[in-house]
Amino acid sequence: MGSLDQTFHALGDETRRTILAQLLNGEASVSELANQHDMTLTGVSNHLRVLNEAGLVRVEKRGRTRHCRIEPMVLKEASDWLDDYRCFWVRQLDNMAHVLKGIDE
Amino acid sequence: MGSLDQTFHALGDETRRTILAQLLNGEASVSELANQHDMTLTGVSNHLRVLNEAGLVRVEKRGRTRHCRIEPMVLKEASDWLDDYRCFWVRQLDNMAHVLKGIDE
DNA sequence: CGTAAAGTCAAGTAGTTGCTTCACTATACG
DNA sequence: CGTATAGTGAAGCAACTACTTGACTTTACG
Repeated sequence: MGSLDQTFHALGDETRRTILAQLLNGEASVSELANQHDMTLTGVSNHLRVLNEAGLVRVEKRGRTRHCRIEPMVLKEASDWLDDYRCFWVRQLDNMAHVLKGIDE
Repeated sequence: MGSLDQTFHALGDETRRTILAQLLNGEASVSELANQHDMTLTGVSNHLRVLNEAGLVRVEKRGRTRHCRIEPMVLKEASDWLDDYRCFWVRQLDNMAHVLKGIDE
């Protein structure tokens, strides 16, 4: 379902990241999500489609409202990909710590 | 320098992720990077500009060649952002483990 | 000097994105 | 029934993306 291309593309938009942050507090309807964005309901619906197709958000129809919630495994895949680069910044932070220690003495 | 928008946008392209993966093995020139992509040198150069402006790659001119290397702190920022969602997939994995345990017994 | 290599810059192009408006469907409520 | 609410779908538009070609600059080497 969600390729890394789709995942990172979906995350590369402030509105979509804000939507995910809203969903940290639990599920929400499309209208509830849209209320906090200076944008049309259709605009938010488009963003939700991107998030859904990337596998980041699941939408469930209940009556006439859609309830959205985070689907975390694709986020985990992105995090796992970034882990391959962790050694680089750990080393950089170690170097900084070393320099700071030198200053302290 | 690199906003999350720029970071995730830069990561949302397979060619650019491959370039980063190439740089895991140490620094490389633009031509060396381009050799492994079915693309013009100019094309790869464009991708490197995106990575550079996002703060993901640092380019240093030495003689007539440019040497590129990973600049990891922006990757760390992206990883830190994803950490806010970690609890979601940990919970999901716990549930899966619980189900599997139930099957074993 | 002349020529080749490494790479950027500018311009063009086909496709994509983000957003809107308008029309529409489906559910709820009086 | 009629009307309001929740949301999608289609079409349109300005801006951006990924990529190319061709001209150019800078460095290296004989």
